[in-house]
Amino acid sequence: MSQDTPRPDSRASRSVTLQDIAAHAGVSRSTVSLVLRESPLVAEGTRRRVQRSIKALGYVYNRGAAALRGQRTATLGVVVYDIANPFFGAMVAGIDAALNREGYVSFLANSEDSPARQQRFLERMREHRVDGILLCPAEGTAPDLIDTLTSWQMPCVQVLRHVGEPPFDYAGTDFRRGVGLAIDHLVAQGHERIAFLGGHIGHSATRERWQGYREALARHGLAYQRLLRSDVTRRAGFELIPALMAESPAPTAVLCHNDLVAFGAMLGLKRLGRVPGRDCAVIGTDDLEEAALGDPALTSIATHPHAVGEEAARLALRRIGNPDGAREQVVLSPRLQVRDSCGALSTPLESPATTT
Amino acid sequence: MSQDTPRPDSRASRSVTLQDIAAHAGVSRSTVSLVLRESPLVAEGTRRRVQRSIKALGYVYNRGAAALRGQRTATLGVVVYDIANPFFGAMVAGIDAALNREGYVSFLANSEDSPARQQRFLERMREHRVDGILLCPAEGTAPDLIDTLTSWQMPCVQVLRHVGEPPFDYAGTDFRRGVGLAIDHLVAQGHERIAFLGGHIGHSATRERWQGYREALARHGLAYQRLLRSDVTRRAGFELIPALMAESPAPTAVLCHNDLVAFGAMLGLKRLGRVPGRDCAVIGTDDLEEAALGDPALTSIATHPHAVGEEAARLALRRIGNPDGAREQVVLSPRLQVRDSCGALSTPLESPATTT
DNA sequence: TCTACGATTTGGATCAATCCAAAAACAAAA
DNA sequence: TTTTGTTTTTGGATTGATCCAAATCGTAGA
Repeated sequence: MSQDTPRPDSRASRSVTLQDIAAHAGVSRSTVSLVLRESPLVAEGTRRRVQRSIKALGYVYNRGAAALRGQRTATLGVVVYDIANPFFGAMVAGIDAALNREGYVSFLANSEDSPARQQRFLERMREHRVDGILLCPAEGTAPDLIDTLTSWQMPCVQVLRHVGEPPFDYAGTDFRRGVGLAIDHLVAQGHERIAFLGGHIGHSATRERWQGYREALARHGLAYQRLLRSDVTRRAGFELIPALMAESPAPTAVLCHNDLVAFGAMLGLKRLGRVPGRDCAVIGTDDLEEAALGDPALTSIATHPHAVGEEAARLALRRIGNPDGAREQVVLSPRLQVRDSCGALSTPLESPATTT
Repeated sequence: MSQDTPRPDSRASRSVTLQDIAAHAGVSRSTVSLVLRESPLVAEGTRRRVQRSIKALGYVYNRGAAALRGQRTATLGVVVYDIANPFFGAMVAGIDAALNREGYVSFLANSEDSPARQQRFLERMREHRVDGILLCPAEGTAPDLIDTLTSWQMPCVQVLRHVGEPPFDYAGTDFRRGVGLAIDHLVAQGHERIAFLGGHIGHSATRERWQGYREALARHGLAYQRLLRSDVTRRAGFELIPALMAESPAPTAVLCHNDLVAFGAMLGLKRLGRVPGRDCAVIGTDDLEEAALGDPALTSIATHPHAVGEEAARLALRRIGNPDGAREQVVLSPRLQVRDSCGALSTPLESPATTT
């Protein structure tokens, strides 16, 4: 038994382990482990010797095994509801950038706004023992989902939308304020009839926008109020316009749930023979890269997806490091990016948005 | 020692393990394991009993531990070079859809077209013991990267671009054919001077487009050839146009590396006071959702990102199941989506693209 | 009743790391 | 030289599942 080291060299390509490194460097398994984790305990000479052995044997760290004994997997779950939306592309890039600095990797899943799919993904990520989750809750998510995650002892940061009762961790944009900025601007231009297009009451991000809309109207003492709920797609924006413009009185400006709706609305106006920005002002939300294009260039409430992603990821890392710390809400301030579609600028064509 | 079961109940919330289920159901660890893996070996009655215990104790499968002993992690690495590009959003959604069916989860990383970042990500994914990798190689990737991955015994499917020598696994679009289709169409419209805008020679996807361009010109016996290399951004398209249109003779049509370049080119034409689709035809590549918008709507070579993603993921799963099987190339056929920017249609405005 | 055989079930070894209490090595003070 | 006190290093236990050869259970056939 102990007569000979049980070398299973018959097996093809057994992977190099800590044990092998230890033997090669003439130290113990534990010491090698300490070197790998950059512990200050090991003496400088030993460290160098071990590192040479690691290189020499072509060792590959096994994070799975480490995670089994330790408590970190250096892994984060990200669940969004529409990865094909350019907004989320930018946001995921931001998440990726923040995680990367800390050596974390992210699992990405796309719920397609289905709570059932979302639930499956969350369970799967739990099985993978992710250290935490970034969740953009699907529309119709049960409010107690956050309690469930808490009972799982799973750190969770909600992003852009939130469900359940505070306190919870959240990163997003101040939609209410953003809508306020846009309306202030329109009012300053002389608009008095401003409609709001798009959104379902199913989640917080819509409620916040609507609240901002009503508050701003009240603040300016405007009587006209027109709020049309709908999907938040180009098509929805396109299809809402004809009926809306046929009303009497018709609005002179439309504020849209996001840029996609705004693009659709501009298309709808053109179809009616009206010029967006002259005959009717249009403002979107998100300030996607393509907002600067189009004819006219779209004025939009910039919600900074990349920054939101970064903040969310950073918050998640903080929470993982300190699970019982006070919950945080990171709410970024939006900025109104004025272009031509609200009739404020005279420049007929501007250069494309500056690239990142 | 063996006098009493070593219950470490002093520790707060030790997680439920196979052992606990086994005790609760009155069977062995092994049997529970078989139930979890849906083995046909276990008797129906036993299976039900065990499943009840699993529910009762709130057991969570530990995939990390399973991966350590077994050989699958049910995990795939995905490395793209620009997740903020809407094309990749759609592609990632396709990957996600295909993986999800098989219970796989994906790690996503964004190389930002940097080979160094890409290398770090690949190493990290290797440490996480992903079962395979989907790689959209960064520009400037060393051709021997694929050999390295092979020496790691890491199944790898290249997507959209490829480096190294065949045979390799690859999923993408037939860019050469796509460009051919577009030129056929333009020639049928009477165009004789067709320029190609954008791309760097750094990767296969550009070479294939250029090859398609030259071949198609030759096929139609056209003498005019103008190929401008550049970044593949809106800005690049925008900035190339003035000089190009000032040439004598100027092209009557421009074919663009992707839709972003095409959007920029259209903007550039407008800046010069020309109407895209009337004064100069513009065709893009990818057929992003926003191609249907804009003024005029953009004619584009549809490269079906969602389908490419799905095919790539499926191929990866096949390769994981059969590492030594013959390498495969899945090359989808593009389709020319004719709209207004090439001057072929009379419809001034069309409905937005049908939603998915 | 005994044997054989297929259908189930099982315990011990294993995967590759970390944790932790204790040992060893070394230096400085008594 | 012994004692004390730091640094470093170590081996055994542990993590939670799978693998595999062997044991057990039923039951049909001799």
